[in-house]
Amino acid sequence: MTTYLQKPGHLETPGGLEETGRPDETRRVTLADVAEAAGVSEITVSRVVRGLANVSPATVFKVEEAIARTGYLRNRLAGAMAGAVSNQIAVILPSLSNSVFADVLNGLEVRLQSAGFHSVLGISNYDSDRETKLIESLLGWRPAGLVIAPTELSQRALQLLRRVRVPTVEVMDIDRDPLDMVVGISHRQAGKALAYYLIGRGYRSFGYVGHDIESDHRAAIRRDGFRAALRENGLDFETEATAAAVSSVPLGRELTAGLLGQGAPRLLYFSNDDMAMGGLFEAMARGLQVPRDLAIAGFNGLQIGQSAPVALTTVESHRALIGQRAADQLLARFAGQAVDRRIDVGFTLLPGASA
Amino acid sequence: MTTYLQKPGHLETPGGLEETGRPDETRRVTLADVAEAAGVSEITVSRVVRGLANVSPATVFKVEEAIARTGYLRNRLAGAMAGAVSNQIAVILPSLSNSVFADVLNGLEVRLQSAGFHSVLGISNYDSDRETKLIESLLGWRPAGLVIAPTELSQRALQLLRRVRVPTVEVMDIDRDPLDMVVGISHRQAGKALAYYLIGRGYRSFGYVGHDIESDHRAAIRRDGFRAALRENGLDFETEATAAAVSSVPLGRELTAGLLGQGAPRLLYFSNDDMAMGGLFEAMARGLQVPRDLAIAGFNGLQIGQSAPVALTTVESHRALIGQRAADQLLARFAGQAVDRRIDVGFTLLPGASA
DNA sequence: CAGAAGAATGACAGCGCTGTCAATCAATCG
DNA sequence: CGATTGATTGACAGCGCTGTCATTCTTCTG
Repeated sequence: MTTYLQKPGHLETPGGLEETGRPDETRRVTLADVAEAAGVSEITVSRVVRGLANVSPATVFKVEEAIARTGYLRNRLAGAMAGAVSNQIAVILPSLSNSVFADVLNGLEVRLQSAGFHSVLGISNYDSDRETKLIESLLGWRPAGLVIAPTELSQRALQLLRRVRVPTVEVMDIDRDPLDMVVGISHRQAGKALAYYLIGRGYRSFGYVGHDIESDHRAAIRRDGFRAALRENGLDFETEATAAAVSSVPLGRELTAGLLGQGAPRLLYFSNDDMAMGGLFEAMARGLQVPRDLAIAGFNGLQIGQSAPVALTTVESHRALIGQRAADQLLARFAGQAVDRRIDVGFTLLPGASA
Repeated sequence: MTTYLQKPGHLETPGGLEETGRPDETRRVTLADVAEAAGVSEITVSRVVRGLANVSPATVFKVEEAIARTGYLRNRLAGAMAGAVSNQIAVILPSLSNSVFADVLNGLEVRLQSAGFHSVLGISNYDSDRETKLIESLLGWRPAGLVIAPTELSQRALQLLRRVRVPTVEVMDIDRDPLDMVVGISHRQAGKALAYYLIGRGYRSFGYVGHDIESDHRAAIRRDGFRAALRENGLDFETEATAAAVSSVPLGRELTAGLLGQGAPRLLYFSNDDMAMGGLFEAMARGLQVPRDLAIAGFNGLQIGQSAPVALTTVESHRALIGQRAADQLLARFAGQAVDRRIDVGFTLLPGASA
C-alpha cells in the first residue's frame, strides 16, 4: 500500500479583507479571525457556527456577517478533535459492482445526509483481510457510527469493534448474531419461501444456477434454504451450474446455455436477479417459451426484472429500506433512544410470469 | 437539518494491560501510552505508526509490540489536525440509483483504496443548492482531494473551491471548462457519433425517448449532439416522448408504449440504456421484431443491454474508467507530478443488433 | 426595591498528533 | 586519531476547535 503525500497546502485566501490592504494574505481563516472581526469571543462564534441556542439574535447577526466577510470555513477536523462528535459514518460494503449494495448505500445516504451525516466508504471486495484493514483505517477517523455488510469478521476486526465502542449496524443478513445492531432479512427464510411457493405452483423439477458462493455467503444461505424446502418435500436440485465469478447477466446466460444443452430441469433457481435475467435472455434467444418450456426464478426484485416482457418471479429484498433502517438505527442511538438490536425488514415474494 | 448528538463515548478499553490490575480501565490509548510502554518518545511511535524511515529495526519491533500490547488505534483526526494531510477524498455525485454513478464510484474506490485513501460521499440529487451545501460540509473535513460530477456549480460553490485550494476533478463531462482537472467524455460528440452511425446504416426516421432532461444535463447534451447530426443531414426527431422523472426501465417502457400507439418512427433514440431496455422490452412484449419493426439505440453500454436477446446498439461510456482516471489524476497530483487538466477517456460505439 | 433566577458571553485548558529543529551516537575518512 | 557525516531519537510548540465552569448582565418576584 503506497501512500502518496501531498504538500500541506489547504491554503485559503480570505475574501474581502480590504482593511488589511494585503490582498494576497494567504492564511487560513480561523474562528479567532472571525471572532476578532465580529468583536466577540471565539466560543461565541463557535456557538453560532454550530447553531446552538444561548446566543442573542444581534450577536448571531454580527457573527454571520463576519463569517461572510472573512470567508470562514468551519474546520470539522478540529471540531471533532476537541470533543464534539464526528458527523461521519463509516460504511463497509463487499462490492459496488452489484447494484444491490449501491441500493443499500443509496438508502443509507438518503437518511444520513438529511440528518447532516456523511458516509466514509470502504469496499471489502468479499475479502476478510481487506475488511479488517478497512475497519481499522476507518475507525481511525473516530466515526460516529459504522454500517457494515460483513464478509467474515476476523478476530482482529471483532477485537477492534469491541475496543472502540462505536454504534455498529450489520446489514443484509439477520441469520447471524449481531455484534451490536443488525438490519436485514433472513436469507434462509427467503430461499425457503420461494421454494415453497414454487412447489405450491406444481413445480417438481429444479436446477440451481449460481455465481461464486464462496465469497457471497448470503447467496449460499439462500440456496441452502431453498434446498431445505425442497428436501422437506422429498425433492432436490437435479443439477447445479455454478462458476467462481461475480454474478452478472452474461454469466447467468452462459451457465443457462450450458444447462439447456443437456436437458435442463423444469425450473431454474438463480442465485440472484442478474443471473436470472441472463437465464431469461438465453431462453428468449432460443425461442423458448417462459415459463412453459423453462421456468425461471431469481432473488432481489430488481426493477428491470419486473419490467421484462416476462416479469421475473423473484423475492424483493428491500435493499434501499435496509439502508434507511440502518441509518435510522444509528440516528436513534445517537439521540439516546433505546433501539431494537435486530430489525427484520422482511422480504416480499414477487409472483411474476416467469415461474 | 437536524443534528443528532452523540455522547462523547469513543471509549476504548486497553487490551491486556494485566500489569495495571485494573481490567476496566476505560480510557483512550494514545501515542503517549504506547511511548511509555515501549520506553521511547511519542514522536518515535508516531514514526513507526506512519511507516516512516529513520527508525531502527530494533525500535520498530519494540514499538510494534507495545502497540499490540496496549491495543493502540491510530487517531487520524489528530494526525490530520497536526499538519499531516488527510487520506480522505470528498466525492459528490448526483445520484446513486443510476448504476452509472455507482460504476464511477466503483472505479474511484478501486484506485483510491489501494493507495490508502477513502471516499467521503455526498449525493446532490441533481440539486444545485444541495450540491453547494455538500461541498461546504465536505470541505470542512479538509479532504486531500475532491471528485465531483457537477450538477450546476453555484457561485458560492465556485468561491469555496477557489478559496480552499483542494485538488479537484470534475468527472463525466468534458464539454465544459474545468475548474482544475476534468475526466470524462464529450457527451455531445457521443450523441453525434451515434447519429452518424445510424444515418450511415440507412435510418431516416427518428424519435427521441428521454427522462428528466432538466436535471440531467448530460443527457440533454447527448440529445443535442444527436439532433445536430440529424440536422446536418436534413433530418430531425419526428417525435419526442419525455417525462420529468428519473430514468428507469419501466419509464422507458411506458413512454415507448405511448409512442407505439401512434405510429412510431423507424428508430427510437433513448436517453440512456435503462430507458432503451424499457423500449426493447415493450417491443418484445408486443411481438415486434427488433430492429425490423422498430430499431432501438441507447447510451452507456450497460452490460445487461449487451446480453439481451437482441443486443443493444449503444455507446459505451467507460464509466469505471472515468473513476479510475479521476483517482489517478489526484494521486499523481499528490505525488507532485504534473498532470493534464483534461482527460478524454473516449467512448466506444457498440453496434448491436437493435439498430 | 433587594434578591433570585435566567440569559448571554467569555477564559482557559486540552483533544492527540506531527513539523521543526536540535541533540546524540556510531561509523567513516584522511 | 580527531573531525565529519549520516542515522536515530527526542523536546517542544501548536494545529483549530469545544467542554467546563465562571462571570456579567437582565429580568422577574414578592
